[in-house]
Amino acid sequence: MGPLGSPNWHAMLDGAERILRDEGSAALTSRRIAEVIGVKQRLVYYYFQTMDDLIVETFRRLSVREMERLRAAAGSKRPIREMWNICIHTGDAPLISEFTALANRIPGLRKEVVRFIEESRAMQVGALSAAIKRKSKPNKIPPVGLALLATSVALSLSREEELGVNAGHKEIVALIGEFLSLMEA
Amino acid sequence: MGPLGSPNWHAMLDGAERILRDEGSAALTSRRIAEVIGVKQRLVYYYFQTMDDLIVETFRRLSVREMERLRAAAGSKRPIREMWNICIHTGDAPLISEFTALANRIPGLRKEVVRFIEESRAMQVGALSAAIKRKSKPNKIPPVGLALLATSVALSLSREEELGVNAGHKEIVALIGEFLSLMEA
DNA sequence: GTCTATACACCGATAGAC
DNA sequence: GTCTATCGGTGTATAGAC
Repeated sequence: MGPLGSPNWHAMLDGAERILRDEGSAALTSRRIAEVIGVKQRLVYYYFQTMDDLIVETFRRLSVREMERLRAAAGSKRPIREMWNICIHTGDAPLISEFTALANRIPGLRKEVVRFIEESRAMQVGALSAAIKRKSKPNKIPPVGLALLATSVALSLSREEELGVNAGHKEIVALIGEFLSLMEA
Repeated sequence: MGPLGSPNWHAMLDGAERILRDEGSAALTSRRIAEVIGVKQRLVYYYFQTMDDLIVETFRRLSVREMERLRAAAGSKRPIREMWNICIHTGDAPLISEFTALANRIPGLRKEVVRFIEESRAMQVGALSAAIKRKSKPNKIPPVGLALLATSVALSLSREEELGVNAGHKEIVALIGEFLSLMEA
């Protein structure tokens, strides 16, 4: 087994990510990855025991990076606005769609996805709670509800924008903008 | 080419739907469909020119049914509540995830998905506008924004429930419940 | 309409040389 | 660590008999 974190290891995950985003899970094969990064197919199985392992590792690396971005946002001057920007600009919608579909079929991936949702939501709740506490008027919707709401909306906005649908988008973006200004005031 | 709407035609779409929901798009092959409905593989290509055609047709049939349910809800006694119930109980989350991912790879499917989103949103906007007009106090969020919000949240609730995540769910369900009561009062 | 049979490509995974 | 070579299986799609 090849070493975790080595250049080839990263190159393979880079390739997997790119293929998944640009061509979909049906094209994510060991042969295609090898072709994309310029090695032979056999080498993929030197670094990963199965294709499922490789997929899980691809998501894990991505989710670690995403959590780091969220953590940085939490420590910034305007935590909620920064977090919203991350949510709305997070990776491509097609890539997320692929992982979402695959999570229902690959148990290891499912576990990682669940963990990411729970951890990122907890971090958002922390930031929202702190922001609300600073305000005089208490909020009607509890922080955990706001976090779920924001995540849901951000996901739909990205996915629909990718498809070319935009009914209601500017209305919701304006609403979020108002809320953010209110929280920062 | 076999006749559209014939028993075999429907059986094949039934099989495709079931395979997509239970086993994922990777398992959705002409051989598997034939096996599931008890015919020979060759027959699938008598009814559908390509597998992509079959997938598009599967979604189309599903979306037509969904639009009929929405139309029925629109003409019911409590249109918005009925529509919300449809949104929240609409098909399985895994099935929707599969179509969402496939829509980025199959142009014909993408077109159908876009059409469905736009038509269903328009119908929800109609119901919401009518309900708001009956109220004395005007709403802060415009109908099209509410429709997008509801669809986004319903999708996330279904998907996360399927995964076993429920942080913030009861808070949001309570919020929607309040809104519905307010609109019906 | 439904079938048998098959062409041809690609898949995951492994054996074993260097 | 990286390679060549290969096994057994499965995929889409088509030819053509009945």
